Amino acid sequence: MEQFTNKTADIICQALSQRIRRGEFAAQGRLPGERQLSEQFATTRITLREALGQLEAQGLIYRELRRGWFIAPPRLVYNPLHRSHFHAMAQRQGRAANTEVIDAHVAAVSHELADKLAMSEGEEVFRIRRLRRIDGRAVLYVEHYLNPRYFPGLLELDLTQSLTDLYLTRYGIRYGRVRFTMLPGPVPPLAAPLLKVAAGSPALFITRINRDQHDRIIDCDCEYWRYDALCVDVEAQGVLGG
Amino acid sequence: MEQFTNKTADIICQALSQRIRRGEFAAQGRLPGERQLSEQFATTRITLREALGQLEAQGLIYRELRRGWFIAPPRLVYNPLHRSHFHAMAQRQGRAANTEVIDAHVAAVSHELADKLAMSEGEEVFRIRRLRRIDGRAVLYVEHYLNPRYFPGLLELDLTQSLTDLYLTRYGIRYGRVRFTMLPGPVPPLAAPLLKVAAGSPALFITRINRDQHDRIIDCDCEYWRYDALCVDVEAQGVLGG
DNA sequence: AAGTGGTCTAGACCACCGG
DNA sequence: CGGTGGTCTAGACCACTTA
Repeated sequence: MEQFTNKTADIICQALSQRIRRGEFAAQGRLPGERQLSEQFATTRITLREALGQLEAQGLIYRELRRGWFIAPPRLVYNPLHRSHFHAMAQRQGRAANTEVIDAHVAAVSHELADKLAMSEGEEVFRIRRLRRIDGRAVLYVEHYLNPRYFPGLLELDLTQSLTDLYLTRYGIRYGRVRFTMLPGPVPPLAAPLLKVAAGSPALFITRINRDQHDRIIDCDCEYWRYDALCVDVEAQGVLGG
Repeated sequence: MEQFTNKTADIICQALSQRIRRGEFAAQGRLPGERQLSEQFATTRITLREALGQLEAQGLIYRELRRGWFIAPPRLVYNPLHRSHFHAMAQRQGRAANTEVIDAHVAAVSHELADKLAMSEGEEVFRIRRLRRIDGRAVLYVEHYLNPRYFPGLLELDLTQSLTDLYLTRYGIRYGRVRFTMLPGPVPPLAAPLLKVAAGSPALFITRINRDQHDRIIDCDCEYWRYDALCVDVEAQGVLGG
C-alpha cells in the first residue's frame, strides 16, 4: 500500500488523505482554503492544487466552482437496468433525493438522437431537462427525449416526479428492454454551472435507450453524472459470446 | 457548440482539437513537444499543459509517462455481460489484441475478495495478473481470482489464451450469471508503469463476479482500464424497480 | 469589501527515454 | 548525452462568492 515517492504533491496527498480519513474536516465538511493549506505544507498553491487534484481523482474530495474543496460523500450505487425511481433508490441507501426541472419543451430531434429513438431527423420530440440532487448536492444532469406519439399531453404534467410512474399510471406503459452505454466524457456547457463544476470537467456520460413491454423504443436518456458520485452495479444473466 | 470563453487554455484546446480532427498529427500519431507547442501558442508550458489535460479528459489525446502526447485511437466497445473472448471482441471491431501474463500464483485471499468469491479470508486462490493491449497499446490491467476447487492444475496451462475457453474445454464450466460494478478510481501502483500512466492517475475500475451454469461463484475479475480506452455498452432485459 | 478559487507568468531543476 | 516530460517556485491579477 505504501507509495514509493518523494514528490511534494504525493506527500501532501498522503498527509491530507490520512487527516480526511480520521475525520478531521468532517465537522465543517470542507477543507481549509488553498492558501492556508499551502502554507501548512510549506509549498506553492500550484503544487498544493496538484495534490488536491489527485485526491479529487481518487474521489476523496470534490470541488464546487469557486467555492472550495469538500469531503466527498459515499457514491450512490446505481443499476441502469433497474427501472426504479431515483428517489426510491436514494432512500434505500439512506440518502435524500431531489429533482428540479430545468425545462420541458418540444424540440426537433438531431440526427444522432433520431437514430437512437428510431425516428427521423427533424421530427418532434419531448425534451425534458432535469437536475437531480443527493443530500442537497447536484450530482446528475439528465436530458430525457421522449417519442411524443406515446405520451400525448405529458409536458403539461408535474415532471418533478418519477417519469416511470407517469408512464405507467397515465399511459399504461412499462419498461422492457434497456440498452445503455457508459463512458467518461466532458460535462456539457449547459450542465457545468448546474453541477457547479468547471466547463469541460470530466463526467460519467450514460445514455439509455428504453423500450416498453411491446419492445417499442419509447425514450432515450442522456445522463451526466458527477465523476465521483456514482458506482454502477449491474447483475444479469451473462450473454454468450459470439 | 461554441464555448463562451476567453481562457488561454480553452483557446488552445479548441485550436488543437480542430487540428487533431483535421488529421494534422495523424501521420506521426503524436503531438509536437510541449515546449514547441507552448511557443506556438505564445504561452507558458504550465498553461499549455492545462490545455493538454483538458483534451486528455475529453479522450482526444493521451499521454505515456515521460514519452509524450499521442492521438487517442477510438474506444473499444465492451459489454461486461458478454462473455466473449477479448481477442474476438477486438477483432470484430477491427483491432488487434494481445495478452501478456504478468504472473500466475497461488495467493491467500483478502477479506474483501473472500466476500466476493463466497470464500473465507486466508483461503487459497489462484491469482492471474495479465496486461492486455489493443493495437499495441496497453489499455487493460486485470487481476483474475479463481476459486481453485473448480480449476485443478490450471496454473500449469498456457494463460495467454482465453480463460473462457480453458474453463469450457478443460473443466466443462461455462459462464452463467454475472455481476459487475464499475467506478472511476486511481490506477494501482503495480499497474501504473504497465499502462504507462502516472501512479494515481484516474482509471475505470470494473470488478466482475462470475458464476457458472450451476450458479456457483467461480471467479472474480478486477479490471483497470485506461480512462480513454473504453466504452461500456450493455443491452439486457430491464429489471423491475423495488 | 474581503477573501476565495481560477488562471497565468517566467523562469528552474530533475528523472527518464531515446539515439 | 541531449531532449523530453514531470515537478516546482514565487509571485500576480481576475472573477466570483460570501458576509
